[in-house]
Amino acid sequence: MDDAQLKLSNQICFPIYSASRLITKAYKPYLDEMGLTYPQYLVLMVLWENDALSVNQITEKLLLNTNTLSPLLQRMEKMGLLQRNRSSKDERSVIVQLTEKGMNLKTQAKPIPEKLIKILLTENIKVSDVLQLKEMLNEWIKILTEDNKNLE
Amino acid sequence: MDDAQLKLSNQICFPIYSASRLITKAYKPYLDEMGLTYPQYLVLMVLWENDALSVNQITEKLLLNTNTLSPLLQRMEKMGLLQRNRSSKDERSVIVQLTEKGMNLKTQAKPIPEKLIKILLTENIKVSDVLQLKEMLNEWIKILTEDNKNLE
DNA sequence: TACATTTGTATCGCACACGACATAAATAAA
DNA sequence: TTTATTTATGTCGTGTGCGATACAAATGTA
Repeated sequence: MDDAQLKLSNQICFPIYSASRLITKAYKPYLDEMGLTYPQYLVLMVLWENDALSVNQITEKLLLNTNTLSPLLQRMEKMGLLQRNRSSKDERSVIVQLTEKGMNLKTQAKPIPEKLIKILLTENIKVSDVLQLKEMLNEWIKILTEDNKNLE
Repeated sequence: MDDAQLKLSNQICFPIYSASRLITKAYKPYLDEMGLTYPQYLVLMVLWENDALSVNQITEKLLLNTNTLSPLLQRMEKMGLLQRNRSSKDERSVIVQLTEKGMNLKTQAKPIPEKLIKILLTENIKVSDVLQLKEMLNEWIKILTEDNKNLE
């Protein structure tokens, strides 16, 4: 493997890291209007799609651990966006459900994805490029989450 | 009109966010051996390439703000990896330089990029794909950092 | 049934990120 | 030469991320 290839990981990992932070920042003005952070917005998205989910089910969808999600959900409950209740079937499990307030934010959030896409699509970057990028990232996500499982 | 755009699976930003976290996690076992975090590793990389840089020059290279970098550099100074000194030419400026210890880590860090690239190159993902992805991300980074400047 | 293991969630400590703000040095303007 | 503005860095508060660990409920096993 030559020198150029060796530097490849630096050339790709750093841009992913930076782009991720900058994209989150690009969401901010729109999310600020709703008083949300990006991870909170992600939680709302999975709950808009699913009436009720256990904490564990949310960790699987967002690829976040409970030690990140638990405090996050607690903050969102305090904000009145959702409710957390122990499952009666399995007392270990906590079921998360949106409140009226959490559900209503969906309408307000609707135009956000389009605004972001408008920022990210340019003369040089077409929809097809974005779809290809998404496939690559999903392949990596698959590899890297399976890697983690192997360590356990 | 349906809510297709609000579905997690249709988003491009979420895979970038997840991939970024998972890639940082993939670095962890290698960086742990050196007692480094990923952002600390990034700081070292720019200092291995440049003998002495002001805090401001590092923020420009890593796209991080001083309120992130200052504490990070303080921790690294405490670890004995670098030194921070006020510039005599401009007393506002702080010049950052690696110590012997910081410079020596370069040898130990050398095999890391290869290990990462071996994880990220698969049957479905070739070097050419990665290079194309890099171009896209850099285009986005350019757009999003210029966006920020416009807000100021 | 008694005990060990697994599972689901949460707490703790540390290290980012970043907006808002503070401060001192340098520079520009009046 | 004052005064205003800009520049470089830093502090503070809040919200993630995550490894290590705790703990109770559920499940498996002898």
